[in-house]
Amino acid sequence: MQTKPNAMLQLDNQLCFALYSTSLAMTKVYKPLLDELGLTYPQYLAMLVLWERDGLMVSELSDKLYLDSGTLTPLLKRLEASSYITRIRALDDERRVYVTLTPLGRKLKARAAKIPGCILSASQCAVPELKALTGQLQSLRQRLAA
Amino acid sequence: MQTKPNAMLQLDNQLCFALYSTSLAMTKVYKPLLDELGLTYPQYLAMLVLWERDGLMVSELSDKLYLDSGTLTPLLKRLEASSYITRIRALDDERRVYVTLTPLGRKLKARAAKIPGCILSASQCAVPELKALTGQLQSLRQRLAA
DNA sequence: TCAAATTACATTGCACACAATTTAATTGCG
DNA sequence: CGCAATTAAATTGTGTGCAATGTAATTTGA
Repeated sequence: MQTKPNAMLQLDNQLCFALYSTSLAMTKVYKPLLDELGLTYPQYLAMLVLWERDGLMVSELSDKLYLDSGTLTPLLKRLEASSYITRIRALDDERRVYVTLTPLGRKLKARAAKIPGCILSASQCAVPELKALTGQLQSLRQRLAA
Repeated sequence: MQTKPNAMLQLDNQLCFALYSTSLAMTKVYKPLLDELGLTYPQYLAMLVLWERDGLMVSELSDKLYLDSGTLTPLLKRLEASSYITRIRALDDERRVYVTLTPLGRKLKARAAKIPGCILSASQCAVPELKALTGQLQSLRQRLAA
């Protein structure tokens, strides 16, 4: 039996809105924690990538974060202005810009280490439930991008 | 056994990033469908609310969408410029602005009716799975906001 | 070899998000 | 009653997101 057309246009039935509003709610939980580090939420995501693997090209960051250069270029310039990263154009191929953590940027990782625990606590989720949800979302993202 | 601190800072382990990137991916799927209607994604969410219940105050829209007046005021002005809504200040309490659909705005609902089906198809999800995920996200949103 | 295609970023313009502040109207309380 | 507190929107400033376009460097193919 098919859900009625009108019911499908109801806000609360829409996965899209649940995603959208929950993502914004998540950002708000991060805000005070990230303020202490002088990072915005997308800047924090970029730092997560760089803490895992330093010295990436902008395009590699773009692939990992699913953000384009129009978003990343100014974001990375701000991280550079905060002295967390450097942006260096490659000598052998001057189209490429490599993003590298500064010592200050590397040090920040230790201060960020407590954040996942704070978020876990705020989410009031059991770890397995949280992991399951993460997996479902990753799977959905993949299907939506296809 | 606790997950290692370093693993918790890995991008792919983070629910926050799964939420963030999946929400953006969802927006991209909506984009071509909404372009036909002359709506952006947040504007579409506002229209969903109004199609359910017309004549709401800005603050009521704010409560339903979890967006503040700084976001809604310009968004609603654009919907007004598109002739989908009118914004009328209440006579009995001039602080209030009531948002009402125009005939054109009401007509738009019929054209939007096909969208949920398109999204369902793009998500390649079974309806029960999708409903479950929606419920989990709503529950998480509630806990994060608490 | 060298012009066309491709690649990698950067720029521009528009539309959110939201904190902080402002403005205006209404309510509440001593 | 009168003034402080509250409420409802609007405004301002910063930082994304992304489409479209621009620019410069590199690669490719006839």
